[in-house]
Amino acid sequence: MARTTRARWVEAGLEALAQGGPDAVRVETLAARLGVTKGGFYGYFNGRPALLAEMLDEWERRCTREIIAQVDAEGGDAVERIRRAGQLSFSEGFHRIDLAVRAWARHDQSVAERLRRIDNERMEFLRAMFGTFITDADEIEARSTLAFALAIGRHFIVVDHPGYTRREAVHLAGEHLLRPPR
Amino acid sequence: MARTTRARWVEAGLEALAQGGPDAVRVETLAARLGVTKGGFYGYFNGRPALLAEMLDEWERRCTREIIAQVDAEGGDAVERIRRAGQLSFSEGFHRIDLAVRAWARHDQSVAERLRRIDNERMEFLRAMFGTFITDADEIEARSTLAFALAIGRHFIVVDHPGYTRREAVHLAGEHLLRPPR
DNA sequence: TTTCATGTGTACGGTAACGTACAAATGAAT
DNA sequence: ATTCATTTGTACGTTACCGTACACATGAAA
Repeated sequence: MARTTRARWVEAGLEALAQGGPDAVRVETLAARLGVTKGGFYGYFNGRPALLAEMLDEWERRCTREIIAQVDAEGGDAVERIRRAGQLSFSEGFHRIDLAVRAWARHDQSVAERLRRIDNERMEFLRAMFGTFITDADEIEARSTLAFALAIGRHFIVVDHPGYTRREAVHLAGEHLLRPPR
Repeated sequence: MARTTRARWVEAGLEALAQGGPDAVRVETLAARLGVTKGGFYGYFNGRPALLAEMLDEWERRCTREIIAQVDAEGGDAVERIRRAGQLSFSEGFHRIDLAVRAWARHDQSVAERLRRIDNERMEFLRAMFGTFITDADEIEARSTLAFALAIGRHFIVVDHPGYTRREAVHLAGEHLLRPPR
Protein backbone atom coordinates (compact mmCIF):
# COMPACT_ATOMS: atom_id res chain seq x y z
CA MET A 1 0.00 0.00 0.00
CA ALA A 2 0.98 3.68 0.43
CA ARG A 3 4.48 3.26 -0.97
CA THR A 4 4.66 6.97 -1.66
CA THR A 5 5.51 7.29 1.95
CA ARG A 6 9.24 7.72 1.50
CA ALA A 7 8.84 11.03 -0.28
CA ARG A 8 6.31 12.06 2.30
CA TRP A 9 8.87 11.72 5.08
CA VAL A 10 11.20 13.99 3.15
CA GLU A 11 8.42 16.44 2.45
CA ALA A 12 7.38 16.51 6.09
CA GLY A 13 10.99 16.98 7.04
CA LEU A 14 11.38 19.98 4.75
CA GLU A 15 8.20 21.45 6.14
CA ALA A 16 9.47 21.06 9.70
CA LEU A 17 12.81 22.51 8.65
CA ALA A 18 11.12 25.56 7.17
CA GLN A 19 9.03 26.10 10.26
CA GLY A 20 11.49 25.45 13.04
CA GLY A 21 14.97 24.82 11.71
CA PRO A 22 16.89 21.55 11.62
CA ASP A 23 16.33 20.93 15.32
CA ALA A 24 12.61 20.75 14.68
CA VAL A 25 13.10 17.78 12.39
CA ARG A 26 12.36 14.99 14.86
CA VAL A 27 11.47 11.52 13.71
CA GLU A 28 8.63 11.03 16.13
CA THR A 29 7.25 14.50 15.58
CA LEU A 30 7.19 13.94 11.83
CA ALA A 31 5.53 10.60 12.33
CA ALA A 32 2.79 12.22 14.37
CA ARG A 33 2.27 14.85 11.68
CA LEU A 34 2.02 12.12 9.06
CA GLY A 35 -0.49 10.26 11.19
CA VAL A 36 1.73 7.21 11.62
CA THR A 37 4.26 6.06 14.17
CA LYS A 38 7.98 5.91 13.55
CA GLY A 39 7.69 2.18 12.92
CA GLY A 40 8.16 2.47 9.18
CA PHE A 41 10.75 5.22 9.25
CA TYR A 42 13.76 3.03 9.86
CA GLY A 43 12.82 0.88 6.93
CA TYR A 44 13.32 3.84 4.62
CA PHE A 45 16.11 5.76 6.29
CA ASN A 46 19.24 4.82 8.09
CA GLY A 47 18.45 7.06 11.03
CA ARG A 48 17.74 10.74 11.39
CA PRO A 49 20.98 11.98 9.75
CA ALA A 50 20.07 10.06 6.61
CA LEU A 51 16.75 11.88 6.45
CA LEU A 52 18.46 15.25 6.83
CA ALA A 53 20.84 14.38 4.01
CA GLU A 54 18.00 13.36 1.72
CA MET A 55 16.13 16.53 2.55
CA LEU A 56 19.12 18.52 1.40
CA ASP A 57 19.39 16.43 -1.77
CA GLU A 58 15.79 17.16 -2.54
CA TRP A 59 16.14 20.87 -1.81
CA GLU A 60 19.25 21.09 -3.99
CA ARG A 61 17.47 19.32 -6.82
CA ARG A 62 14.57 21.75 -6.70
CA CYS A 63 16.80 24.82 -6.70
CA THR A 64 19.10 23.73 -9.47
CA ARG A 65 16.71 22.39 -12.05
CA GLU A 66 13.47 24.19 -11.77
CA ILE A 67 14.40 27.81 -11.26
CA ILE A 68 16.95 28.66 -13.91
CA ALA A 69 15.30 26.47 -16.54
CA GLN A 70 12.07 28.28 -15.98
CA VAL A 71 13.67 31.69 -16.36
CA ASP A 72 15.49 30.70 -19.55
CA ALA A 73 12.27 29.28 -20.93
CA GLU A 74 10.32 32.49 -20.57
CA GLY A 75 12.98 34.74 -22.04
CA GLY A 76 12.52 38.52 -22.03
CA ASP A 77 15.18 41.21 -21.91
CA ALA A 78 17.90 41.48 -19.29
CA VAL A 79 15.99 43.56 -16.81
CA GLU A 80 12.93 41.38 -17.20
CA ARG A 81 14.96 38.22 -16.59
CA ILE A 82 16.58 39.56 -13.44
CA ARG A 83 13.20 40.45 -12.09
CA ARG A 84 11.86 37.01 -12.89
CA ALA A 85 14.88 35.25 -11.42
CA GLY A 86 14.52 37.21 -8.23
CA GLN A 87 10.83 36.55 -8.04
CA LEU A 88 11.23 32.83 -8.69
CA SER A 89 14.36 32.02 -6.70
CA PHE A 90 13.02 33.70 -3.64
CA SER A 91 9.31 33.24 -4.09
CA GLU A 92 7.02 32.00 -1.37
CA GLY A 93 7.36 28.31 -0.74
CA PHE A 94 10.93 28.28 -1.91
CA HIS A 95 12.36 30.91 0.36
CA ARG A 96 11.08 29.38 3.58
CA ILE A 97 13.22 26.30 3.12
CA ASP A 98 16.00 28.36 1.64
CA LEU A 99 16.31 30.62 4.64
CA ALA A 100 16.24 27.72 7.05
CA VAL A 101 19.07 26.09 5.11
CA ARG A 102 21.05 29.33 5.28
CA ALA A 103 20.72 29.58 9.02
CA TRP A 104 21.63 25.92 9.28
CA ALA A 105 24.70 26.38 7.10
CA ARG A 106 26.08 28.87 9.58
CA HIS A 107 26.90 26.10 11.99
CA ASP A 108 27.21 23.06 9.75
CA GLN A 109 30.09 22.85 7.34
CA SER A 110 28.61 20.20 5.05
CA VAL A 111 25.41 22.19 4.64
CA ALA A 112 27.47 25.27 3.86
CA GLU A 113 29.20 23.43 1.03
CA ARG A 114 25.94 22.44 -0.58
CA LEU A 115 24.69 26.00 -0.22
CA ARG A 116 27.83 27.30 -1.85
CA ARG A 117 27.09 25.34 -5.00
CA ILE A 118 23.56 26.69 -5.17
CA ASP A 119 24.55 30.26 -4.39
CA ASN A 120 27.35 30.25 -6.94
CA GLU A 121 24.89 29.25 -9.62
CA ARG A 122 22.49 32.02 -8.69
CA MET A 123 25.25 34.56 -8.50
CA GLU A 124 26.52 33.56 -11.93
CA PHE A 125 23.07 34.15 -13.24
CA LEU A 126 22.91 37.60 -11.70
CA ARG A 127 26.32 38.52 -13.15
CA ALA A 128 25.27 37.37 -16.59
CA MET A 129 22.13 39.45 -16.45
CA PHE A 130 23.78 42.62 -15.18
CA GLY A 131 26.50 42.02 -17.74
CA THR A 132 23.99 42.59 -20.53
CA PHE A 133 23.75 46.29 -19.80
CA ILE A 134 26.85 47.03 -17.71
CA THR A 135 30.43 46.67 -18.90
CA ASP A 136 32.51 47.57 -15.85
CA ALA A 137 33.41 44.35 -14.01
CA ASP A 138 33.53 46.03 -10.62
CA GLU A 139 30.09 47.42 -11.06
CA ILE A 140 28.68 44.09 -12.18
CA GLU A 141 30.09 42.46 -9.07
CA ALA A 142 28.82 45.26 -6.86
CA ARG A 143 25.28 45.18 -8.19
CA SER A 144 25.11 41.37 -8.22
CA THR A 145 26.25 41.24 -4.63
CA LEU A 146 23.74 43.88 -3.61
CA ALA A 147 20.93 42.13 -5.46
CA PHE A 148 21.67 38.85 -3.77
CA ALA A 149 22.03 40.46 -0.39
CA LEU A 150 18.70 42.22 -0.84
CA ALA A 151 16.93 39.01 -1.82
CA ILE A 152 18.20 37.21 1.26
CA GLY A 153 18.66 39.99 3.75
CA ARG A 154 15.16 41.32 3.51
CA HIS A 155 13.85 38.20 5.20
CA PHE A 156 16.23 38.56 8.11
CA ILE A 157 15.59 42.23 8.72
CA VAL A 158 12.63 43.23 10.84
CA VAL A 159 12.11 46.89 10.16
CA ASP A 160 9.40 49.44 9.44
CA HIS A 161 9.59 51.75 6.43
CA PRO A 162 7.51 54.77 7.47
CA GLY A 163 5.72 56.11 4.42
CA TYR A 164 6.23 52.91 2.49
CA THR A 165 4.99 49.38 2.66
CA ARG A 166 7.67 46.78 3.07
CA ARG A 167 7.04 45.69 -0.48
CA GLU A 168 7.47 49.23 -1.80
CA ALA A 169 10.74 49.71 0.03
CA VAL A 170 12.19 46.50 -1.35
CA HIS A 171 10.93 47.42 -4.79
CA LEU A 172 12.62 50.82 -4.64
CA ALA A 173 15.84 49.11 -3.65
CA GLY A 174 15.54 46.67 -6.52
CA GLU A 175 14.90 49.42 -9.05
CA HIS A 176 17.92 51.29 -7.77
CA LEU A 177 20.07 48.34 -8.79
CA LEU A 178 18.51 48.11 -12.23
CA ARG A 179 19.14 51.69 -13.25
CA PRO A 180 21.43 52.11 -16.25
CA PRO A 181 25.02 53.07 -15.40
CA ARG A 182 26.14 56.63 -15.98
CA MET B 1 32.33 34.15 46.71
CA ALA B 2 31.91 34.36 42.95
CA ARG B 3 28.65 36.32 42.99
CA THR B 4 29.36 37.58 39.49
CA THR B 5 28.12 34.23 38.39
CA ARG B 6 24.74 35.50 37.26
CA ALA B 7 26.24 37.56 34.45
CA ARG B 8 28.44 34.63 33.55
CA TRP B 9 25.41 32.43 32.88
CA VAL B 10 24.06 35.08 30.53
CA GLU B 11 27.43 35.48 28.87
CA ALA B 12 27.80 31.74 28.39
CA GLY B 13 24.27 31.64 27.05
CA LEU B 14 25.01 34.32 24.46
CA GLU B 15 28.14 32.47 23.47
CA ALA B 16 26.21 29.25 22.98
CA LEU B 17 23.53 31.14 21.08
CA ALA B 18 26.11 32.60 18.74
CA GLN B 19 27.69 29.23 18.10
CA GLY B 20 24.68 26.99 17.76
CA GLY B 21 21.44 28.94 17.90
CA PRO B 22 18.87 29.01 20.68
CA ASP B 23 18.60 25.23 20.76
CA ALA B 24 22.23 25.05 21.79
CA VAL B 25 21.49 26.99 24.95
CA ARG B 26 21.09 24.10 27.35
CA VAL B 27 21.35 24.60 31.09
CA GLU B 28 23.50 21.59 31.75
CA THR B 29 25.76 22.26 28.78
CA LEU B 30 26.34 25.82 29.96
CA ALA B 31 27.04 24.56 33.45
CA ALA B 32 29.67 22.21 32.10
CA ARG B 33 31.27 25.03 30.13
CA LEU B 34 31.34 27.19 33.26
CA GLY B 35 32.90 24.34 35.20
CA VAL B 36 29.99 24.02 37.61
CA THR B 37 26.84 21.95 37.77
CA LYS B 38 23.36 23.33 37.22
CA GLY B 39 22.86 23.43 40.98
CA GLY B 40 23.17 27.17 41.22
CA PHE B 41 21.34 27.99 38.03
CA TYR B 42 17.85 27.76 39.42
CA GLY B 43 18.78 30.13 42.19
CA TYR B 44 19.40 32.85 39.63
CA PHE B 45 16.88 32.06 36.92
CA ASN B 46 13.35 30.87 36.91
CA GLY B 47 14.11 28.13 34.41
CA ARG B 48 15.57 28.09 30.94
CA PRO B 49 13.07 30.52 29.37
CA ALA B 50 14.06 33.13 31.94
CA LEU B 51 17.68 32.81 30.89
CA LEU B 52 16.77 33.23 27.24
CA ALA B 53 14.81 36.36 28.09
CA GLU B 54 17.70 37.84 30.03
CA MET B 55 20.07 37.03 27.23
CA LEU B 56 17.90 39.04 24.89
CA ASP B 57 17.73 41.90 27.39
CA GLU B 58 21.49 41.96 27.56
CA TRP B 59 21.87 41.80 23.79
CA GLU B 60 19.37 44.61 23.32
CA ARG B 61 21.17 46.74 25.86
CA ARG B 62 24.49 46.30 24.11
CA CYS B 63 23.08 47.16 20.69
CA THR B 64 21.17 50.20 21.75
CA ARG B 65 23.62 52.01 23.94
CA GLU B 66 27.10 51.22 22.82
CA ILE B 67 26.96 51.37 19.06
CA ILE B 68 25.26 54.63 18.21
CA ALA B 69 26.85 56.49 21.10
CA GLN B 70 30.25 55.44 19.89
CA VAL B 71 29.58 56.61 16.35
CA ASP B 72 28.26 59.96 17.51
CA ALA B 73 31.27 60.38 19.74
CA GLU B 74 33.80 59.97 16.96
CA GLY B 75 32.09 62.29 14.51
CA GLY B 76 33.37 62.63 10.97
CA ASP B 77 31.45 63.49 7.82
CA ALA B 78 28.39 61.62 6.58
CA VAL B 79 30.18 59.03 4.51
CA GLU B 80 32.67 58.43 7.27
CA ARG B 81 29.90 57.92 9.82
CA ILE B 82 28.03 55.44 7.67
CA ARG B 83 31.18 53.45 7.24
CA ARG B 84 31.84 53.50 10.96
CA ALA B 85 28.27 52.56 11.82
CA GLY B 86 28.42 49.63 9.44
CA GLN B 87 31.74 48.51 10.77
CA LEU B 88 30.66 48.79 14.39
CA SER B 89 27.11 47.47 14.21
CA PHE B 90 28.15 44.45 12.31
CA SER B 91 31.69 43.98 13.54
CA GLU B 92 33.11 40.70 14.72
CA GLY B 93 31.81 39.69 18.11
CA PHE B 94 28.63 41.64 17.65
CA HIS B 95 27.41 40.09 14.46
CA ARG B 96 27.67 36.50 15.64
CA ILE B 97 25.01 37.03 18.27
CA ASP B 98 23.11 39.33 15.98
CA LEU B 99 22.75 36.76 13.23
CA ALA B 100 21.70 34.07 15.64
CA VAL B 101 19.00 36.36 16.98
CA ARG B 102 17.78 37.03 13.44
CA ALA B 103 17.47 33.36 12.63
CA TRP B 104 15.73 32.86 15.95
CA ALA B 105 13.29 35.69 15.27
CA ARG B 106 12.07 33.90 12.19
CA HIS B 107 10.23 31.39 14.31
CA ASP B 108 9.64 33.28 17.53
CA GLN B 109 7.29 36.23 17.57
CA SER B 110 8.54 37.77 20.81
CA VAL B 111 12.12 37.72 19.59
CA ALA B 112 11.00 39.31 16.34
CA GLU B 113 9.47 42.20 18.26
CA ARG B 114 12.66 42.91 20.13
CA LEU B 115 14.60 42.72 16.90
CA ARG B 116 12.21 45.17 15.29
CA ARG B 117 13.07 47.81 17.87
CA ILE B 118 16.78 47.36 17.28
CA ASP B 119 16.51 47.26 13.52
CA ASN B 120 14.33 50.35 13.42
CA GLU B 121 16.97 52.28 15.32
CA ARG B 122 19.71 51.19 12.98
CA MET B 123 17.61 51.94 9.95
CA GLU B 124 16.84 55.42 11.26
CA PHE B 125 20.53 55.96 11.60
CA LEU B 126 21.17 54.89 8.04
CA ARG B 127 18.41 57.16 6.74
CA ALA B 128 19.82 60.10 8.64
CA MET B 129 23.27 59.54 7.23
CA PHE B 130 22.17 59.07 3.62
CA GLY B 131 19.94 62.09 4.12
CA THR B 132 22.99 64.27 4.54
CA PHE B 133 23.93 63.99 0.89
CA ILE B 134 20.74 62.77 -0.78
CA THR B 135 17.47 64.69 -0.94
CA ASP B 136 15.11 62.34 -2.74
CA ALA B 137 13.15 60.36 -0.13
CA ASP B 138 12.75 57.32 -2.35
CA GLU B 139 16.45 57.15 -2.95
CA ILE B 140 17.24 57.48 0.72
CA GLU B 141 14.92 54.60 1.48
CA ALA B 142 16.33 52.50 -1.34
CA ARG B 143 19.95 52.99 -0.34
CA SER B 144 19.27 52.50 3.36
CA THR B 145 17.45 49.27 2.66
CA LEU B 146 20.25 48.04 0.42
CA ALA B 147 22.89 48.97 2.97
CA PHE B 148 21.11 47.11 5.71
CA ALA B 149 20.47 44.11 3.49
CA LEU B 150 24.13 44.01 2.53
CA ALA B 151 25.28 44.17 6.13
CA ILE B 152 23.07 41.25 7.10
CA GLY B 153 22.77 39.29 3.89
CA ARG B 154 26.47 38.89 3.31
CA HIS B 155 26.68 36.57 6.30
CA PHE B 156 23.91 34.34 5.00
CA ILE B 157 25.23 34.06 1.47
CA VAL B 158 27.87 31.45 0.71
CA VAL B 159 29.33 32.46 -2.60
CA ASP B 160 32.64 32.85 -4.40
CA HIS B 161 33.55 36.10 -6.15
CA PRO B 162 36.02 35.02 -8.84
CA GLY B 163 38.63 37.74 -9.27
CA TYR B 164 37.79 39.31 -5.94
CA THR B 165 38.15 38.43 -2.31
CA ARG B 166 34.94 38.31 -0.39
CA ARG B 167 35.97 41.45 1.39
CA GLU B 168 36.62 43.27 -1.87
CA ALA B 169 33.27 42.31 -3.29
CA VAL B 170 31.42 43.56 -0.24
CA HIS B 171 33.51 46.71 -0.29
CA LEU B 172 32.63 47.37 -3.92
CA ALA B 173 28.97 46.94 -3.08
CA GLY B 174 29.27 49.34 -0.18
CA GLU B 175 31.00 51.98 -2.26
CA HIS B 176 28.30 51.66 -4.87
CA LEU B 177 25.78 52.78 -2.27
CA LEU B 178 27.88 55.71 -1.16
CA ARG B 179 28.28 57.30 -4.55
CA PRO B 180 26.78 60.77 -4.88
CA PRO B 181 23.43 60.89 -6.66
CA ARG B 182 23.27 62.14 -10.20
C1' DT C 1 -7.56 -18.89 -0.85
C1' DT C 2 -3.18 -19.32 0.61
C1' DT C 3 1.33 -17.31 0.62
C1' DC C 4 4.41 -13.74 1.03
C1' DA C 5 6.68 -9.33 1.21
C1' DT C 6 6.23 -4.95 3.05
C1' DG C 7 4.78 -1.36 5.86
C1' DT C 8 3.16 -0.29 10.46
C1' DG C 9 2.21 -0.47 15.47
C1' DT C 10 3.89 -1.68 20.01
C1' DA C 11 7.21 -2.40 23.31
C1' DC C 12 11.63 -1.87 24.97
C1' DG C 13 16.13 0.16 26.51
C1' DG C 14 19.18 4.10 26.29
C1' DT C 15 20.47 9.13 26.48
C1' DA C 16 20.07 13.99 27.26
C1' DA C 17 17.81 17.35 29.07
C1' DC C 18 14.51 19.82 32.47
C1' DG C 19 13.26 21.11 37.05
C1' DT C 20 13.10 20.06 42.28
C1' DA C 21 14.84 19.01 46.87
C1' DC C 22 18.13 19.05 50.01
C1' DA C 23 22.53 18.59 52.00
C1' DA C 24 27.35 20.15 51.90
C1' DA C 25 30.69 23.74 51.23
C1' DT C 26 32.32 28.26 51.59
C1' DG C 27 33.01 33.26 52.19
C1' DA C 28 31.59 37.15 55.10
C1' DA C 29 29.92 39.23 59.34
C1' DT C 30 29.88 39.23 64.19
C1' DA D 1 35.77 31.00 65.95
C1' DT D 2 30.98 30.70 65.31
C1' DT D 3 27.11 31.82 62.77
C1' DC D 4 24.71 32.81 58.69
C1' DA D 5 23.37 33.38 53.96
C1' DT D 6 24.50 32.13 49.61
C1' DT D 7 26.24 29.04 46.16
C1' DT D 8 27.07 24.60 44.68
C1' DG D 9 26.93 19.42 44.21
C1' DT D 10 24.19 15.26 44.28
C1' DA D 11 20.28 12.63 43.72
C1' DC D 12 15.88 12.05 41.99
C1' DG D 13 11.68 11.89 39.02
C1' DT D 14 9.93 13.27 34.45
C1' DT D 15 9.76 14.06 29.55
C1' DA D 16 11.11 13.74 24.81
C1' DC D 17 13.52 11.62 21.73
C1' DC D 18 16.61 7.94 19.32
C1' DG D 19 17.14 3.39 17.54
C1' DT D 20 15.99 -1.80 17.70
C1' DA D 21 13.16 -5.96 17.74
C1' DC D 22 9.38 -8.21 16.50
C1' DA D 23 4.67 -9.36 15.86
C1' DC D 24 0.56 -7.98 13.21
C1' DA D 25 -1.96 -6.38 9.28
C1' DT D 26 -2.83 -6.02 4.51
C1' DG D 27 -2.57 -5.90 -0.53
C1' DA D 28 -0.67 -8.49 -4.44
C1' DA D 29 0.78 -12.81 -6.57
C1' DA D 30 0.43 -17.78 -7.08
